[in-house]
Amino acid sequence: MDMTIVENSALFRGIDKKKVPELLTQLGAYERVFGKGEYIYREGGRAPDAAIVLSGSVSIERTDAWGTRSIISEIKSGGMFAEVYALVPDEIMPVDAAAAERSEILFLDIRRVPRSGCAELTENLLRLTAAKTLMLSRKISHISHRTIRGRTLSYLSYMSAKMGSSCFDIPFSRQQLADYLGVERSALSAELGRMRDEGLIEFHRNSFKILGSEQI
Amino acid sequence: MDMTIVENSALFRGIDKKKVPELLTQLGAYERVFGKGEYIYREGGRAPDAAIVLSGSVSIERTDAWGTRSIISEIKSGGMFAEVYALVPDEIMPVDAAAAERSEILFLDIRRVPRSGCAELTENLLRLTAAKTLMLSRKISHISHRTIRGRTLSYLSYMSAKMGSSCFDIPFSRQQLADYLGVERSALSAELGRMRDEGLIEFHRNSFKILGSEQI
DNA sequence: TAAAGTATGTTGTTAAAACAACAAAACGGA
DNA sequence: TCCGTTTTGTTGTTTTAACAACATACTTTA
Repeated sequence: MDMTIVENSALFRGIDKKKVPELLTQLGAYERVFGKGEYIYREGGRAPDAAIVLSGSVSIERTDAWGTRSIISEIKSGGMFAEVYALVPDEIMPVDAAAAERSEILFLDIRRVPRSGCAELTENLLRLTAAKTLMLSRKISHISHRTIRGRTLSYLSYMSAKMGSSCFDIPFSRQQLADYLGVERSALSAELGRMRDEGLIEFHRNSFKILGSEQI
Repeated sequence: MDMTIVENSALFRGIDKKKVPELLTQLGAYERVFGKGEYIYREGGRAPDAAIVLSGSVSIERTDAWGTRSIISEIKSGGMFAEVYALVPDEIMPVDAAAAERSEILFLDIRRVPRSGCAELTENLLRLTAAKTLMLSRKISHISHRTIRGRTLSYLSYMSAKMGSSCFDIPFSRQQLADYLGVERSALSAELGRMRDEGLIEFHRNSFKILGSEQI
């Protein structure tokens, strides 16, 4: 097992490397290899353990009621998934987790973390989970706006506040931003164009500038 | 201080009542009274402590870029707020928290929980935060559908699966469901009517029935 | 640097939701 | 049970986004 992947994972980061093997034992850790396309967790089933990707990558997917399959996210080496489902008893997975290629997965009984005696580990898990909650509330605050303009301004205002400047770059391509905001890419481009025409914003590709009362 | 409120709060539930006062001390707990309309936390500021409502009620509100003020949620006696913001360092509040009436608030340095030595307390906090994450992802999975029909079917399918029956009651009025799904109430009613005409569902007020392949 | 591929912008058409206004049904006291 | 209130349903109009098709700009690499 590649211990550096575990040691540098978000869950174990900052923890004394000498303690890690003992912690893994306490958490009932075990490793399994999955072939390409093999399911790690299935929609409708339970996820009793958190999973860390040691090598390869995992695709989180969903099949909707009409049979359309869509990829929700891609977990790469070092990434963790299913931890929130494992933390809440009786919670059913709403998605599939499948190996996108041959992958080594480390499973952990994450509910044992608070009794592991390692406060740093607990703090990491708590902070990770809380940060995920904040990420999701933020997304909801953006997509709760009904118009493309509303959603876009909500996102751009947040980015501007986060960067502490009216000029900033966004980490999304147009297509990614459209997906994130839940709108059509071309409609987003069109709306951005209109907002520029009306003097609300300036932009070029990923660089944006919000023009407030005091445009330079 | 009304200890029964604290003992029955989601954070302290199931914990030996005799341990609670000592835990409160360890968490640096202190109480403050807020008059009606007084701000407990302000948008743009930090929330260093989690807050439990001992009496009265707290309104979580937001003012958008156009000055419109809207109430996001109402925290009643026994409820907790700001805990996820307190858990993530340097995170800025995107909302205001204001006393809706005269209220007694208990503040806790929630980041000390993992070092409190009380594993049950840590488990409660972790489970609460994880459950919140799941609630938000679920909402996102509903409102990510672009049409009212898509959102509605996503929600009704989830409720049906959760209740384990094609017949179930929902905990929302039409207006509340419309708000939750981010759509217009009248448009939601119209869409529900169309879905009934097409034989997809039956409903009366809060009672719904999903008609699959095998309708009785 | 020329060509191919990818990302972004633009426009017209179609589909859907918001909005508004009202009708009907359910509910809650007097 | 009657009346006032609230909730839900219905319909027509307006607004907005999705969609499709294409133009332009940027990137990559042969």
